[in-house]
Amino acid sequence: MAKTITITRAAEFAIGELSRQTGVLIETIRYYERIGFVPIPPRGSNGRRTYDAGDVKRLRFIKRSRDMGFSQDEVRTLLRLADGGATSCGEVQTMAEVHLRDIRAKISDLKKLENVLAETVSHCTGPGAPACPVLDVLSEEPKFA
Amino acid sequence: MAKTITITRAAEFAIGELSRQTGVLIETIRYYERIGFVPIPPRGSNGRRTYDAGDVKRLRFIKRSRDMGFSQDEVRTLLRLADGGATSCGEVQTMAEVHLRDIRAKISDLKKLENVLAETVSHCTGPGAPACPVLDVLSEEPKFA
DNA sequence: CCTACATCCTGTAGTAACTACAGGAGCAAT
DNA sequence: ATTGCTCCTGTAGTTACTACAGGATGTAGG
Repeated sequence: MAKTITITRAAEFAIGELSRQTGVLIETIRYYERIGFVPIPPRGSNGRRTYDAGDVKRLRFIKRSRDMGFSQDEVRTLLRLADGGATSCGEVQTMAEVHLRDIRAKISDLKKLENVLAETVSHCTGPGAPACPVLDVLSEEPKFA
Repeated sequence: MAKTITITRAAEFAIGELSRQTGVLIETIRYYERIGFVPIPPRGSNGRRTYDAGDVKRLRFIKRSRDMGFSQDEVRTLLRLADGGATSCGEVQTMAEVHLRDIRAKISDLKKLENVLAETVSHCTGPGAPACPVLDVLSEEPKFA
């Protein structure tokens, strides 16, 4: 007759450890679970979530994608494509290229902003000056798109 | 004896016109009113909001500030400083300089991102390739902060 | 064995800065 | 009188988390 034994697989750990290993906050991990970003993990006898090395991998992938500036929706797509194997490399390439264009557009916008603001501030003559170039610019017609 | 007459001052108009003259959406104008960004306007006999040239000025100032990337809180401060006259030019200058630093930091971050992503995509060999450099990078250890 | 203290749980609300309805009323022109 | 535009209020949705509150459990020291 078989005894009921508790098998504790070596590589299982709690959410705090997953957080430490991935750099993703505990609250964020639970949030990712709610929105279906990461699978619902099994619970230990104490009711706590248990994770393993696979979860670390997946969460790291997500974190890196987010750090790269991909949106949640894009990450969802990336995960699907990654799960589906390398057959969809073209799709990934397209996504990355679109994202790259977006990043370059944002850089260009910010540079325009930087120019306007730097130009404006350069006219500042210090505290107590009679006029304020910054406020003047804000009160004028727009000089940039 | 004085008759009750309806004085229609030349320069009063409805929210739609204010929206057109400033490029700020109607819903956003009403939102700005709720959060105290713009003053609560008087209502016409039909219960509709009425605005004048002063409102156009103020809203344009707000819009330009937002376009410049200032946060709502910063805009609130700018409005206060603008209302207070030029005596606070130093304060405005400081704000603008801090903001400029933030913008430059953001540009720098995005450029790093651009480099990593461009480098990665450059290894893509087209659709149907056996491996996917983008997914590989996402699955690896992080290469950038 | 008892007591701290750390870690975990659920559930809800807050953040920035809007945007998007739903559902209804008024006004202008045909 | 009937379109159709503009306006009204009020609420909920968006993105991507972050921050509690209030409670249960696990761990280590004495």
